[in-house]
Amino acid sequence: MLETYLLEQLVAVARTRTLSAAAEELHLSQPALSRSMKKLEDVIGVPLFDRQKNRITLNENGEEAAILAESILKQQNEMIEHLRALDRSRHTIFFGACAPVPTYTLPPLLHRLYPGMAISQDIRGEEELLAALESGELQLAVFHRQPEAADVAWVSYLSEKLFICLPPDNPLAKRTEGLYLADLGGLNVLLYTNIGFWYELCLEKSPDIRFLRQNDWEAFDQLVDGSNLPVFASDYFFRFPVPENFPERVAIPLLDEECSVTYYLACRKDEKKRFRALFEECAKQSGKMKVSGEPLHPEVR
Amino acid sequence: MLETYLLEQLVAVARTRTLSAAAEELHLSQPALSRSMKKLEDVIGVPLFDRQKNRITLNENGEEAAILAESILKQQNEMIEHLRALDRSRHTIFFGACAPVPTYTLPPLLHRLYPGMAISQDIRGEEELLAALESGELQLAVFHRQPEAADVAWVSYLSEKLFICLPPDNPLAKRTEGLYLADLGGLNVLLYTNIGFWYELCLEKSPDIRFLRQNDWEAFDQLVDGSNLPVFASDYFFRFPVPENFPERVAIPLLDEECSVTYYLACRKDEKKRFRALFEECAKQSGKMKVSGEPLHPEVR
DNA sequence: CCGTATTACGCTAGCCGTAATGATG
DNA sequence: CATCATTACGGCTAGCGTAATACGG
Repeated sequence: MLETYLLEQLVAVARTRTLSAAAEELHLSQPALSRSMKKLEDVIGVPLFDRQKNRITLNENGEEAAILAESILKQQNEMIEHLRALDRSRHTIFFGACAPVPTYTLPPLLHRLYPGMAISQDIRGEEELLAALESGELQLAVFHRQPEAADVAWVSYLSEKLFICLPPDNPLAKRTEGLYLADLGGLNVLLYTNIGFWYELCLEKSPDIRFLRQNDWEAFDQLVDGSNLPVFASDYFFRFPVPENFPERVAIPLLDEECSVTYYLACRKDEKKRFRALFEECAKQSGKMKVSGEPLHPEVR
Repeated sequence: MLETYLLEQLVAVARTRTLSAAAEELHLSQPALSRSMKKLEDVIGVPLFDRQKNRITLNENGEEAAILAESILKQQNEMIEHLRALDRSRHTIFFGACAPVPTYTLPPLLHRLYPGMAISQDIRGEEELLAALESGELQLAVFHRQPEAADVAWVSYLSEKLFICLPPDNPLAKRTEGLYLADLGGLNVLLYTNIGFWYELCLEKSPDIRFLRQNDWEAFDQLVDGSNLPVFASDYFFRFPVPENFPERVAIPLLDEECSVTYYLACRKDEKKRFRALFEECAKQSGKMKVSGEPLHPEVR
């Protein structure tokens, strides 16, 4: 049988052009390599070398063999890589979302329902999400519109409302009944992280908003504390209030209908069974939310 | 290292779905196979099987691995086949000719000039010859026209004249000065072997000639002896007379100009060096032929 | 002489088989 | 209890290293 170690040794010889150099590279003795090459010729059944007394050279067969051997070794390595990647993916749930909030809420749920699974997540545009879901790159995706694709199953998941937190001395802060995105033109707004589809939405409704994005929590907090810049916020933060969130600011709801969204959690239909428990849990939570009525009005100090 | 025997064992397990069946197929004990599969998982670094106490099944990784393993084994076998073919071709001169006579004359010459080389030959159409020569499938080809291709070198080789041998009582046998192919319409003509381009030529000039082809020498001789059927012949047979060739018949030369041909021996220009000796020998023989003047007029008893 | 390939010889790692054990239907 | 997988143990093959040999620039 044509064993792999023979191929590996052959390509080393082909690269170094001498047995001794190849032997050193392979951490092998010269005699061992000499024998291996004889054995390889024996297994393949054709001479691969021209042998002078003191020198060994690949002949035409050998040159060709070395090329083919390299390709086989490459294929073997790819096999190993591929299988390792496959196995990793079998122990990882890959999900993507169109906005940050689902990336906060989904992982705890997934950890509870699928203990031991790793979770990999990111934020992407909706078209990209759908393509990745259908290709299998993602197992789960969260949209803010019902995904329309024949091979995709979904359940409504969360709802979220966007707020703008303004310093009390800002004239707009008086409008506690609510504002429209269009009213925010010209504002510099602080943002933590990538906010997904919200960004396009804001830009569409109020093209001259300027975002100051900050990915580091600590730096972001310092900016919030040390400035009176407006900050976008979500009812998500008010439902689970974190003390000292957005101090010295007034939270004003945004009244555009696009600023109240429902999220939809989706998977490929062929994985419906796998995520049955998750979907049921989401339906339950979604139901509870509906029962509890309108999102809480935020408390702000 | 991912050794070949492990891959071979994996595909056997994948095919038979149980270790014991695979072990039997591989002429191996079950424990050995059990260990091998463990080792394989160890080498690749991912589990390939679901193990119940009494049953082992390929998991998703394993199914994929088996497919990849099969492909690698296939590539290895192709490597061996390819190298054996390459080596054979290095010890064989492949030539093709458009007619039988060069296949009689060339092998002795090749054996003399390239001792130890095997010779493989066949008769083909000219276009096919040229394609095979250019692709490297053939190293040498004999045409009856000068081959016109930029990457082909050639030398004029032999000349041959076609004769028709008729029974003396055939009315055409009186025309000892010669006949045209067109005169032979309606004749049944005996043939030994595939005559290459001559066949198309005869058909073109005299569409209703009927060929009785016989590939066995002995049977052919019996037919010649036991019938008075006309037989095609070539001055080649008269130059090196074989006693009792075409007994009881009269050889009449064919006067169509296409019935006197010169052959051209060709190789790819990149192999010119390898066949230099051969080409020189051919040029010498060709020159001698020219010096000796017209082909001998055949003697027929 | 030093570098390189091959031959000779003994060692050992690793692969295999037999036997025994455990689990399942 | 027949079948299948795993574990335990001992044997042996085959690949390895060391040492010695041979050849060449």
